[in-house]
Amino acid sequence: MARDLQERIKKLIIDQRLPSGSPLPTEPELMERLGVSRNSVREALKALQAMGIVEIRHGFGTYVGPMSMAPMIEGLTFRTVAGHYRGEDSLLQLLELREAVETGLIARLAGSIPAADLADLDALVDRMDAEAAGPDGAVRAETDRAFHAALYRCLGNRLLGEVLEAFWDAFHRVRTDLVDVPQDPKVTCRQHREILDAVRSSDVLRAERAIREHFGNIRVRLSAPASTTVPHPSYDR
Amino acid sequence: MARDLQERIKKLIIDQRLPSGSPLPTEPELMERLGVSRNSVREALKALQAMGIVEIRHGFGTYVGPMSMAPMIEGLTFRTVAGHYRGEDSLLQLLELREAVETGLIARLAGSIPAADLADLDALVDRMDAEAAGPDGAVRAETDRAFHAALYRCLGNRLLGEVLEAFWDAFHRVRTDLVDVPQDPKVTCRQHREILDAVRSSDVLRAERAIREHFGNIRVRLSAPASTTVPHPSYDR
DNA sequence: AAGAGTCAGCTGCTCTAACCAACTGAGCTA
DNA sequence: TAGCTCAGTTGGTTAGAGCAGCTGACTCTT
Repeated sequence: MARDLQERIKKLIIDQRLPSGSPLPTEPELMERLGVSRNSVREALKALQAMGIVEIRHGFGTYVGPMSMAPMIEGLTFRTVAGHYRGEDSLLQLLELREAVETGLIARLAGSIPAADLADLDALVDRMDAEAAGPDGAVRAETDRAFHAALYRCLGNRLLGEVLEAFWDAFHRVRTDLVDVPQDPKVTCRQHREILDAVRSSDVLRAERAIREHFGNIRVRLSAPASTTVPHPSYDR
Repeated sequence: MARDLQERIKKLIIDQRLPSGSPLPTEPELMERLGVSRNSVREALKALQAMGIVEIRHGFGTYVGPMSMAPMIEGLTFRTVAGHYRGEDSLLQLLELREAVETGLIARLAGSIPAADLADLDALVDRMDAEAAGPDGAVRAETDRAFHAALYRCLGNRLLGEVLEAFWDAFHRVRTDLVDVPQDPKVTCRQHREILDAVRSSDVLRAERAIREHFGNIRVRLSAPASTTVPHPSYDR
């Protein structure tokens, strides 16, 4: 029945064509309209919130959610962390997934990427260089994220961008928490530059090779020090 | 605080290294251990259930979930349906996502796929032929799904398989419910056969082309009859 | 008259207490 | 021994009360 309740609320959103951000009926209203107690309404809304379908703001109201992939990040992160602790190569599997998607996309990109995006990517690689040469001696994670996001922006596929972002996010969170991956910032910079140059010169094969090399690099750094797993960092996220 | 509760339960699972299927404390136990009311415990569990982290069985107990991508299917399906109704090309975006992943994977497959899997794939394409020539004159969806699943099985990446399955599932559900896509079963069979043969002969480029052609075919059938959108099939799933 | 502070009213959040429904397993009956 | 019954456990649902965050109108001060 609780399952059914969620479906009825979803149906409400679909049938009324409510866009993201639209206000949903209040809890008392839903109680009456659906003929269930307040508690059941709340449990259904909580589940929908966990799926990103609904957004609840205390003292304000309930709204149609942004339909983002954020809940997927949560689930994926947890799954990867749990698998990692059980000795599975879940982090590597996540990396392979990212590699598959980006490899499959880069071909469509080479040659058709707008000049404006190329300029943004140039600026990002420059920033990477600066950060690598800076006081920390490492490329900031956010810069790497921005590069990969900017790369596929021109495809005009919102879902694609969000899924890639979700994968990146889950991967990064787990890597940061659990594994001490040695980084060579210069190599990182060089590889991103190579990807960018390949895409700029419309060289599909070179672009694919560059992407594979980039991920292959991460993969090696990931598998090699299998013993650097943090034993018990008291997972809290 | 509700957010915090979920995290504490997740932490419980992680810290105790509980594998999928392990029993979790009962609701009264969680009440006591976490110092909150039963209601709050239940709402947190509901949310975790929606994320696939926890599995609740009435009259039996609560267990660590299978960590499958099932909740992602729900979310993705809803998101795609909602987007479709709002006039977005969400179904096309989903298809592009599938195409990107499979295109990126096929290269790693060509040449390294075991003979046993090739045999399975042969049998599946044969079944497609039989179904196309059968009374329905159409390839069963389940057969198509099985083909794509069997294709990537040998990569030994559980996450990959599940994500692909999730994408396939969401796509198929939305397509079935919302859009009347004309099918030519013979073309479908031929394209799957081509993919299989290309992979068998270790011809990477041919395999990539075959995959792209397969998806390109679906894409065309999807974009062309933009007017066949079912106006209001009273979404219920 | 204009601004800031206050309060009433919405909203969602949490708790308590009770009963319903599904499942298990021990004990009883045939 | 085989099957049934019933008590105990677990999650599912309802009800009612009070708490907490936000909004907007009202009032008091300047």
